[in-house]
Amino acid sequence: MTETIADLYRIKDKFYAAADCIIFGFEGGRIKLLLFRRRVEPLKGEWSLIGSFIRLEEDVSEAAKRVLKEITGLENVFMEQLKAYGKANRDPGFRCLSIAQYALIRINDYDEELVEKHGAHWFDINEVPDLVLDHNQMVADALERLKQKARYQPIGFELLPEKFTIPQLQQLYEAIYRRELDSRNFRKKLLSLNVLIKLDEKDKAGSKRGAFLYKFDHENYQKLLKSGYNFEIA
Amino acid sequence: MTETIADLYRIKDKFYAAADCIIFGFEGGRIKLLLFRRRVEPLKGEWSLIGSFIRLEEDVSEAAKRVLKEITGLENVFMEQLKAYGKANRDPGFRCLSIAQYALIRINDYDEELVEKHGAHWFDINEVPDLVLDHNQMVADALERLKQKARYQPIGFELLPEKFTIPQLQQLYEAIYRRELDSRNFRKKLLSLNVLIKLDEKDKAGSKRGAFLYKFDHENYQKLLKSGYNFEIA
DNA sequence: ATAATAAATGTAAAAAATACGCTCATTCTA
DNA sequence: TAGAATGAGCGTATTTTTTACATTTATTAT
Repeated sequence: MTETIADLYRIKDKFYAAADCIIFGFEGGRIKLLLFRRRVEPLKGEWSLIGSFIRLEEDVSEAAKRVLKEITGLENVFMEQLKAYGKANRDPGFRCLSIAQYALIRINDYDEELVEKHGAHWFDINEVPDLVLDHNQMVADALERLKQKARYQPIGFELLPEKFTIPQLQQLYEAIYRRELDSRNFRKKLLSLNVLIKLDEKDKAGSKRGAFLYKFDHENYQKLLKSGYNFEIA
Repeated sequence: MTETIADLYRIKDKFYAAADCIIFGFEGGRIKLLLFRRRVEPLKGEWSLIGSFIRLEEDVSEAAKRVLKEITGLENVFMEQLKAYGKANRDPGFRCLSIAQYALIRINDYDEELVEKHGAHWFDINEVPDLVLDHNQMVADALERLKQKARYQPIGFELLPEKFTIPQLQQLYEAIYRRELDSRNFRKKLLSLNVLIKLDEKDKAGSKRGAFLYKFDHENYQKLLKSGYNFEIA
């Protein structure tokens, strides 16, 4: 083993705890990931997930919300714990447990200024650079979780604007599952679930004809859930 | 807020980290949970999951393995992280993060003496007593994970002996899903997956006629996985 | 010999998933 | 302003999967 600069920072006489956030967005048919440049040594300046040490008096989930708000200005977004990363040597500086949480955000809602101020940047999920520590693993695990979860719970909608078209929704699922879906079958399946409300507006960005906008029907979804519903989009 | 005895033990100037294990077994058609009486104040003597503080120099997963071995004598069992529990006030004694991991063990393999020595006891999953801290929540979450996971991955087999009968396997899935399955359809489905090896032996414990024993075909399962297989037992 | 017990098997009907081609509404341009 | 171009939207036939359901078989105990 060779001694590295990082070893100078080892403070391993106690546990530290960090909250790292995997922030997903969706734009232009692509899943995006929000990254920023690490502000502290070691590895200062490298691309990293957004994170923070957890304060002694705050819940882990609160820490994640705090970080998210600091960087993006967003509150009340979908966020769920992924898992804890606890290799003894995962951080060269500290004995630091990281609890990773992933967030799904409507990419146009975030505060662009705040993001820029923090040196953050949206990356296409297929072009994620090398990240510090085990953050690439976290991203991979979060993507896998998203893939699993989207199939049985309507979390995909968290990534779309309030109003969206069926082709947009299909693009999203294609991006999550990484495979093409048949548009006729997709539409049929989605509409049969009875959780979409058709609006009188059209979105003309995608085509000359324009596509009708829909909203997710939270209310009916809850009702259906209670009556033992099996939501599944495969 | 009233002052409790537990407050005397508050040492909240730093993070502690614990590994708690949700240990599942299966016997007599029922899912079982291994619990033991807590050895430290506060709440000494109460029923609790098996756990330990994590040592500064060990991986989180190692800590869980260590605990499991200490109590049951078992190594090399299926174990997977559930999630971290990180409410600031979850433990009245410390600011303690717990990383919960669940294990699936073949109930007859464990070292009975060791278990008794540690004051441990197997409970039917439907008769779990009140546990310390947030351990009941951990159990509920682990059960839910088991239910989800068993559907797409052959982890159920970890709970059965090496050799098992199809009726046993069905009982297990009925216990996990908490619903009855049609025996003809279950058998048909399982055999169609091509991951069971039929043996020449019978198990006569369950009936006069006896049921053929099977083994899980790990090798073929891996092959099938690689060729893009969709394992599903619903 | 016979009664009792759980194991093992097959088939028909219903439901869900898949494959696939044409028309429509609108905009752009010739 | 006619017509070409573009993605939206719809329907049906086929295949696959799931569900529902009843009888026979091997063995043990009486």
